[in-house]
Amino acid sequence: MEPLGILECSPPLTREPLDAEQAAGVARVFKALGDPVRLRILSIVASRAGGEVCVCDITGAFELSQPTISHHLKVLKEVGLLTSERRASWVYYRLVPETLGELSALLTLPATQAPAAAR
Amino acid sequence: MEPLGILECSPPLTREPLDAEQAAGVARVFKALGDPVRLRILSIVASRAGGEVCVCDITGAFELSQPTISHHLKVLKEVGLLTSERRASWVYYRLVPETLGELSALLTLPATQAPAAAR
DNA sequence: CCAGAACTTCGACATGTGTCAATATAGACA
DNA sequence: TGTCTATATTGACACATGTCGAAGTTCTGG
Repeated sequence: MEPLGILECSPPLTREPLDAEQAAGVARVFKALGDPVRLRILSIVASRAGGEVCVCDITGAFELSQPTISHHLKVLKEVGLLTSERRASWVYYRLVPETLGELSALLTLPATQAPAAAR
Repeated sequence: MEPLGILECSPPLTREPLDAEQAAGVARVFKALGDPVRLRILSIVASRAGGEVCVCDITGAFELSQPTISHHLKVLKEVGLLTSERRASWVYYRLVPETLGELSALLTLPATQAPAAAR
């Protein structure tokens, strides 16, 4: 339930093997990213200039039912990738940049192992 | 089937929304990372000094059947995170650092959005 | 207080996934 | 050739997951 915690103290994958508990925590987040719809939702929110997106904006971008979008938003929120806030009739979602940054760090390669930068 | 290709040309999530095709390709890789056992296998291979790990070494690190480990290795290989090579009786797995690096770049935050570096 | 709009939750269903035992394949070594 | 070891593949099964329609919540505006 706690969104962070395990991510924060997991070293890069290339540094040392994850123990079972670390792996379970990190896997929850990656599993949330392992769905095309959720990835697109996340990129819509993450790339939004103002940082906030109303649910109705997201629903309009997919040919999926509104409950389905709501379900995916819940998953992204539960793993700490998004937060939500209700204002008036609308609910606005925001990226949690810390979580994304920690994931990125987790996958970072040591300088010696890094290949020519990918384009 | 082709391991890379879609990853290479997907901009960071924070830059612009992914289209359906990009999202599908990227989601395949994250889905592979969305299992605790596979994450641990990947970290074992990625953190190995010599870069190579024999299947028997991996099998020994889990209380799972050998076919199950073989299955997970196949999944990691299919999405381009690992490669394998047979030498004599043994099969050795290696990390594909390009794939990991591209995933990391995909999750990278723009400088303005980056919070205080996580510990 | 009521009607409607914006979301969320619930229940159900088809499909996907992790696991194992059994079997197959490939190489080493008699 | 035949046997043993190391891995991979197959088939089966329980469980998780994505999706939808229906119903519930919460807020706004009469």
